[in-house]
Amino acid sequence: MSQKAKTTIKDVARRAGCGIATASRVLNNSGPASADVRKRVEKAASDLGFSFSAAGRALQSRRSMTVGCLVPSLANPVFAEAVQGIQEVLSGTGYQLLISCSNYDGAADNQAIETLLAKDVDGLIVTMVAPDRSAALRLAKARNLPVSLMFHDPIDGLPSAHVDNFEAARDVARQFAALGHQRTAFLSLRFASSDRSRNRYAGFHAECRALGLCDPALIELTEAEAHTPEKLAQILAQLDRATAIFASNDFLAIAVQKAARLIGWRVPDDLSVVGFDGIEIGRLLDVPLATIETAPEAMGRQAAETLLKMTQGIAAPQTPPLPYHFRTGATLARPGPKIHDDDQVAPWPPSVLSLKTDLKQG
Amino acid sequence: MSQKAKTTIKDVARRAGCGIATASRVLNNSGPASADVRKRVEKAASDLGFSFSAAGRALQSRRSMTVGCLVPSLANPVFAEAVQGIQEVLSGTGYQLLISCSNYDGAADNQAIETLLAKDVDGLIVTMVAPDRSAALRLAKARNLPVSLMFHDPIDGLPSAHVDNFEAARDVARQFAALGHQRTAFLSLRFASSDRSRNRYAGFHAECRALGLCDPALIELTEAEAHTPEKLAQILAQLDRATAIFASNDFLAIAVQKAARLIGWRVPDDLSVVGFDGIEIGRLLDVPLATIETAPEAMGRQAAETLLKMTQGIAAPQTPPLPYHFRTGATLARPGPKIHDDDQVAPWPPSVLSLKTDLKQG
DNA sequence: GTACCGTTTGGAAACGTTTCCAATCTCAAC
DNA sequence: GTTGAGATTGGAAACGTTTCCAAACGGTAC
Repeated sequence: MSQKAKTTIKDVARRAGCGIATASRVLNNSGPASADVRKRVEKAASDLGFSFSAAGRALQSRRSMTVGCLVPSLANPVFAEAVQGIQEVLSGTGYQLLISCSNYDGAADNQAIETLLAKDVDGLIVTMVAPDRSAALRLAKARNLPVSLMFHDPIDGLPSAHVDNFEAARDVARQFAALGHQRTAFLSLRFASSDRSRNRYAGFHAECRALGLCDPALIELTEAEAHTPEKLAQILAQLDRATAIFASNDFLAIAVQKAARLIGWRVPDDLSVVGFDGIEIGRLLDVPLATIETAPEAMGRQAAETLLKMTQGIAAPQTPPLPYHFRTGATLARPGPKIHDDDQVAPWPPSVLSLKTDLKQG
Repeated sequence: MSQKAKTTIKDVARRAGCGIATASRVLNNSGPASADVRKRVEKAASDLGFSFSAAGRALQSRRSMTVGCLVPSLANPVFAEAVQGIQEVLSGTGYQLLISCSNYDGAADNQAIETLLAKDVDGLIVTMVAPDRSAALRLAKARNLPVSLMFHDPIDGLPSAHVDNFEAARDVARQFAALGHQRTAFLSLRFASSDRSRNRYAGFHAECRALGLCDPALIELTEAEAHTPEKLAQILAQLDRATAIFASNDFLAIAVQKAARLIGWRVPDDLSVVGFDGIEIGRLLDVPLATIETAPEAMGRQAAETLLKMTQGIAAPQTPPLPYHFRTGATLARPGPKIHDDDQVAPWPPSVLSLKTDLKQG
């Protein structure tokens, strides 16, 4: 029953009564062959159920026809959708996708790229903690391996499929300002390991300042806090003078609303909330979520297309940032009565819980 | 600048002044070597930044150290999380994950497996449209390749990491019945290409009947209908005598609520809604979603663990279905006044929109 | 000094391809 | 019947490993 022995091109050649070289030429359509032998080889191949060995090919051609992809986590739908986009572009090109997750760990990160390199990938599509500081990524560049980033601002000459987080965040500040909010906060997960969050905060902060709002409070949540409404509610309670919160992703924005309900705040009357990413569920909610709408799948597609060009030797074109769109929603309104008895601007933020990393210069 | 030439073990051997075989033994710790030569080889390798060529290794050892994974789509968080689970188990084992998406297409499906096989994967983790009818999957079995399923009921002797959709769906029927619902409907996407949906419907149907409820109406939605609340609302309106809807996933359950609002129905007063999957956002909603909670990540982990065992030659243990859990929520209540002026049971369902595939036998 | 045993060592084959190049074949023109 | 051009063909090398096996070496016991 164990029909283990894979059939090789040698078997095909023998059965067709020709040389290996000829069989190879026929099967690849890569050289001359008489109609006669051509037919024999094709028959033999199909009789034997022959298929090429990727290993043999890779060794000989020095191309693995494989693209490596590193993302922080597939449990985050944003990255999952991006990978789906990559898939769509790659499928049909003959390239296969080798995938790896870092779980937001800056060391695992680098290690994963090394592993991918060792697999002889023909290209790399990467979102990592600190692409500018990755030794493995530098090595890839030194080897002239095509590399395409996702979600990051372009770095180091590497093309990146991304949205301009800084600019998008400024939009949010403008929306808050237009409605009359003064005191705001920025909520984020893993501030230290996400340049996206940092850029969003930087843009938000810069625009708040430019528009004369108080500097936003910066709150970095632990995983546990984000997923436990009660804990999140405690944190929110300490921000009782904030009237508007910018959450660095939609999931957080939804969690914030739950937490707000727990301490008796109404959204948007007592607290306005804006998210980031634009996941579809946000639109379907009872109280539709205001957010920055992005297109992660398009990012994946763009990154893959850029990479394909590079593998063909076409110089990596730096693509402009992808468009984003402020989607308004019922979570956004003028500041309500919660603070209306206090019209004098007090020192703020009351407590910056943590700010572990330098911010991008606005 | 183009330091293209990858260093091979031959380079290392030359620099260390020893034979290739010796270098290989040292680097793999696979045989004897004097302390002296060992040190020289290690130094040479690190000086040269040597790393093994996966292609060479794969060719010689006939193992690619690669696992292929096929899922319908990564845009569905359920599958994305499962893949994340696989990743977690695989990382550190030396195996890499080659990923492929079928987009719910039963032909692409089979094709994708063939491609994966051609890549010489050492194992396969699969969720597909019709695993029992896939020629490529049969081929894999014939080649003695370890195969592990996800989400499917075990088929054909292949182990599968799954939940018992049939049983879980019966739970939902019981909940509806306990609250006094009589007329229900089952909403699904891609009924034809998802045995999960079919099994859920079958279980739901069987238990409704067993408990004396009306047979549930079966509604298969197109992608467009599911994502356009207005269209969904029209469909819902035709079901105006249903008091409870079982949606075959949480996204759909949330969309149904939006659609219900559009036609002035309140949830749960006018309509009870139960989902499936148990995505976390459901818990955080203003009206927490009643649903069957499952653990896709655990399914991925289990599938990967089973596969690893098989690659080690351990006989594939058929694992029992993973646990699920009925999570109640505010979308579930006794039937409200919408039908209270009609206490005589009329023929039902009024319109079964489509039922394209045989149902699993209850 | 010789014989023997155990430890290290490296040459060479094999894995499945592709491709270079020389050999063979076909056929027309002389 | 030769010759040469052009079309086919297949042997062999190369890709980077691992591993078999025989050779070389180091030391001990006689």
